[in-house]
Amino acid sequence: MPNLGAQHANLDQKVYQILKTMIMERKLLPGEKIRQEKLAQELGISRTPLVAALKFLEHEKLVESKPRRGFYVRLFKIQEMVSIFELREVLEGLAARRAAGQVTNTQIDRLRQFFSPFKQLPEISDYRRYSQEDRLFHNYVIQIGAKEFLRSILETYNIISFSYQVVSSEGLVRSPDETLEEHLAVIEAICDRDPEAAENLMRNHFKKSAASLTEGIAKLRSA
Amino acid sequence: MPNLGAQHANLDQKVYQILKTMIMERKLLPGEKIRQEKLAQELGISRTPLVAALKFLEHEKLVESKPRRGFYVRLFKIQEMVSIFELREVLEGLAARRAAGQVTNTQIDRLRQFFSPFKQLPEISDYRRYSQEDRLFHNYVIQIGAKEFLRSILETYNIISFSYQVVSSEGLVRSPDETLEEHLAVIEAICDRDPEAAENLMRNHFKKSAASLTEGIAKLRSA
DNA sequence: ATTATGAATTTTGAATACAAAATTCAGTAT
DNA sequence: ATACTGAATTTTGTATTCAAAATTCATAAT
Repeated sequence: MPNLGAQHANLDQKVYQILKTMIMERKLLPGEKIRQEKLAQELGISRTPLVAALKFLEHEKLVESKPRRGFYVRLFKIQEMVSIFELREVLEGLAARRAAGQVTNTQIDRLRQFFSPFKQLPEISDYRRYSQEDRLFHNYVIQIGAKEFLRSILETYNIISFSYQVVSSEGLVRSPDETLEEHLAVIEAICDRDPEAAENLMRNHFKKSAASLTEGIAKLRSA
Repeated sequence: MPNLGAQHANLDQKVYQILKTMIMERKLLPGEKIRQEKLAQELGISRTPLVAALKFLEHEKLVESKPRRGFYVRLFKIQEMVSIFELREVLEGLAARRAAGQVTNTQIDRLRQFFSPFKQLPEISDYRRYSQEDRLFHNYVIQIGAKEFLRSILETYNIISFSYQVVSSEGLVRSPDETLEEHLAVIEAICDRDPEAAENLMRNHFKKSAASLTEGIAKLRSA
């Protein structure tokens, strides 16, 4: 139970962050109804900023509002996760394109460091560590190439995408040995300042993951 | 001054619609501070649903909140309009791809009707009518191909895009004679159920418009 | 005349209050 | 036992209230 003092400028934002974390960490379960009075008391606030935060989350699709019924934690079907991969495909493709077009030398140095602990290894076994590097890498490309609108959209949908990983067994759609190459290729294209290549490689990377997810569904169905 | 009775289930949504219209119709001017008490009174409501609606609009970037300072109508720089075109390029490209993959025969019939009043003409002079058809066409592709996430993003950004047209002289970035062909090509690709072509053609369509906008800026600068 | 000071006013952020709607639950009829 | 009815309870949507922060405005100092 996080304690919220009065020391913050904007309670809304703080509450929003807390709720987001609670949802991603499965403290609030998908499908579950959010009891406003109860939750507000637990957080030591009134319903006003809580509802404001819930409205934010509604926009980010993490929560659903049924009029006169209340807010419910959103549940994502696998099919919806596939759509989100499709979205990320084109959006991060765009981010990669722009990144390649405006990357600085300092950023190139940083980019080249990504995945270096894994490059030497004959086989990658620490999935958790790789998955974390994966997330950091994607975020860094966004930081370089996406601003304003693109960035705010990606923030929203990547959160959903990542929060889903909590459910999936190892947190990855495909094995590191398969994706490492793709990641390195994207890095090279950006460092070469080749926007076309960067976009295409990033899109391919996602296309393969989406395909893999879809396959996974098919297998699940037949099993 | 629209009159809001108590007859609505959700005031938030109604107020949100009204505000959106007011912003797009320039009843609230970009940069202007929104006087909450005053506006709430004009609408005959309290600040609570007004603030809720403003938070919605903040998410859609039509309004900006400065903490402890209030809400301001957002002002878009031309550079930001270009970014929005870039966004629409990849997003509507995706919509077109998906549209081509799942279009029904009925929808094909409807699609082929778009722009037919303009096809015969040697030259298109009624810019307003063409601009309206343009908007309807893009919305229809979205209706066919985009659902859930993609649709909600496009709704947001197309609104900004269209609301900008109110400012620009004739409401179009390029002349109809230039874009008609492109529109028809996209229609054909979708009706042929060719996702790749549909996406590429749609993206090209936007790429050219973005380029044209950028050129416009350059000209403005040198003038 | 310009800048600085601080009191009066306005506005925001958040809690509280309250009527209307939804939900729960007990008691009754089938 | 099950389905129905309506009263009691809870929850939602909205208005109102209030303290703290920001803004305005008048006055005084340079």
